[in-house]
Amino acid sequence: MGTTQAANGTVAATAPEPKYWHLRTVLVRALDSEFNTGEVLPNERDLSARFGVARATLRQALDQLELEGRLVRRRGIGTLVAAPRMGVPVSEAAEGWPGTGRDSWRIVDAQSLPAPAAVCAALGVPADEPVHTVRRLRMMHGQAIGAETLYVPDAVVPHVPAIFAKSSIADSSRARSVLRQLQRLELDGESRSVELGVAEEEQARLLDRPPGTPVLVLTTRYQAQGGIAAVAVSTYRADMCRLTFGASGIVDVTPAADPAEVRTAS
Amino acid sequence: MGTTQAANGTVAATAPEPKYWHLRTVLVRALDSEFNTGEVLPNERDLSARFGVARATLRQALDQLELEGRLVRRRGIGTLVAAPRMGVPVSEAAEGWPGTGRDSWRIVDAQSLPAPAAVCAALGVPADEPVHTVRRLRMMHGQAIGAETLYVPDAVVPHVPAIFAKSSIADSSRARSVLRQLQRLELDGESRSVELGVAEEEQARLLDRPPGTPVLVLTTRYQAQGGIAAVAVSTYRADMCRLTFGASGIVDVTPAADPAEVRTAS
DNA sequence: CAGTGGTCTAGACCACCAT
DNA sequence: TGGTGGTCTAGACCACTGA
Repeated sequence: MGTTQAANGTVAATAPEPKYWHLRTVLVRALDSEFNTGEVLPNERDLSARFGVARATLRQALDQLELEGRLVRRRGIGTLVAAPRMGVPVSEAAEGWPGTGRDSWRIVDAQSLPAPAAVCAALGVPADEPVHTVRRLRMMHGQAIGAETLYVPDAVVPHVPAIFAKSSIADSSRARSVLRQLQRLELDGESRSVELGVAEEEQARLLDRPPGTPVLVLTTRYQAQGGIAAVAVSTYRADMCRLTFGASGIVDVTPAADPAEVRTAS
Repeated sequence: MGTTQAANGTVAATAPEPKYWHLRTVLVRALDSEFNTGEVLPNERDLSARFGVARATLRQALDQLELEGRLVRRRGIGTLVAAPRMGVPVSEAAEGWPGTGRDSWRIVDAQSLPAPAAVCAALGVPADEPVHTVRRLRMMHGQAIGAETLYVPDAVVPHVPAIFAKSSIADSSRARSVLRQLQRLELDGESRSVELGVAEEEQARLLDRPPGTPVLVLTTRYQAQGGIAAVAVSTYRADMCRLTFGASGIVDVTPAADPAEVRTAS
C-alpha cells in the first residue's frame, strides 16, 4: 500500500512515498529492461488492475513518464515506448542568421503585425508598430518538432518589396523575402535563453499536439548594426527534443540510437 | 460547459475544448490583470465551486499554471502568484571552468565513484572506473535553484592529493581540490545541451522539492587537452529558471521585475 | 485545532482509431 | 463496433502549516 509500516511493526518516520511515484519507479525499471522502442504497453485499465491501483493513480505515473519523454500515448491506439530524444542543434554554427545552415525549416507564412510588448522592447520599436512576423516549422526526420516566430522590424530589411511592408496579409513569399534580406546583414552575435512552457492553441496546432503540451521555449536575440536586429521565439516539443548548443564538432553524451521510429510513425 | 454549441444551434465540428484548458485561460487572464506577485488565491475547494467544476478538474488547470511557473502551491498554506522566472546565466563568459566566474555555488560534497555509462563514454574511461564526482548547488537570491554533478577523471587532475583519489568518502575539501585543479587547465571549448526531466529523490532533496518536480537538465561537456576533460550534469528548477546562453552583454526579453519575492519567501 | 494542498478511489462518459 | 486513451465527477483521507 505504499505504506510506512516497517517490518518490525514500528512506524517509520521517513516519507510515505506516493503510490504513483513508486509505480513510476517500477515502470522505469520495466522500460529499461523488458521493452523496446515502439512496443505497446498493456492498456491503462489492465495495468491499473495489475498494480492494484485506481486508473487515475496509474495515469499519474504515466504522466510523469510522458513528461520525461519515455512514453508516447496515442488516443485510440495505446501507450508506446518512446525513442530517445533527438539532439536538435541550435548553436551558432548550425544557424547564424536563421535559415543559413542547411537546416530543415518549412515556412508557414508571414505578415506584418504588432509584436508582443516584450519583443518590441528588445527590438527598440514602439509597442504598436507592426513588424515582419515570419512563422516557420523546424522539421526533423519528417516531423515538426518546433515552431518559430521571427520578428524583424521594417527598418532592418528595407529592401523587402513595398507590397509586403505594412501589409497584414499572410503570405509565404514575403517570408522568403525577409529571410533573404536578413541573411545579407552582418551578424555580430546572438544570445539565447531556454525555459519551460506549454503550447497554446496556435503553437499546438502547428506542432500537431493538444494544447498544454510541454515545450522548450527558446528565445534568440540576433545582434547586428549595433543593436538587436531580430528576435526569434521558438517552441520545441519537450517530449522529443534535446536542444544542443555550442561547438558543433562534439556529439551527445546521451545514447544516439536511431530516433524517428515511434516518433515518426504515422 | 466548454461546449461546442454554436450560437445558431448547429453543432460545431471544431474541438470540444476541455474544461481544464478553458479554466486555465480564464485564470491566466485573472492573473495578468487582477493579481500581484505573492498574492494568495482562494483555496481549491472554493475555486472549484465558484467555477462549477470538480476539484480534480480545477487542479488540472492549476497544474498547467504551475508548470508554466505562474503559480506556486504550498501545502498547508495556499496557492500563490509566482514571481517571473529568474534568468540564470550558463554562458561561456559567466562560467568557463565551473566555478571560475563569481557565481554563487555551494559545494555539497565529492567522492570517487563510477559514473553513469553515458558519462563514461563521453569521458573515454571504462564504465566501472571511479571518477571524481563533485556535487554542488547553484544559489540565487538565497535559494537553491540548481544542483550539479561534475564528473572528472583522475587523469585530468593528477595533483589532487592521493588521499582523495580512489577514496569513496564524501568530502568537501576534495571537491575544492578538484575544482582548483580544473581551473588551471586550458579550456578549449564547451558544448551544452538542455532537455526536460523530472527530479529523482536525490536531486529533489537537494532542491528542496518533492520527487517528480520538473527540471531543466543541462549537460555540459568541457573540452580540454584534445578531448572531453569533464562532464557536468546540472538540474535546474524549471518553475523558477530561464537558462540564458551566449553573449553576456545582453539582457532579457522577458520582463525583469524583482524576482525573489514569493520564491524566496521561506 | 482548523484550513490548506496532496493523494487516491470507483465510476462514468467522450473522442478517436482500427477493423 | 470494440478497444484505447482523455476528461470529469464526488467523495474520502492524509500531510503539512499556522494560530
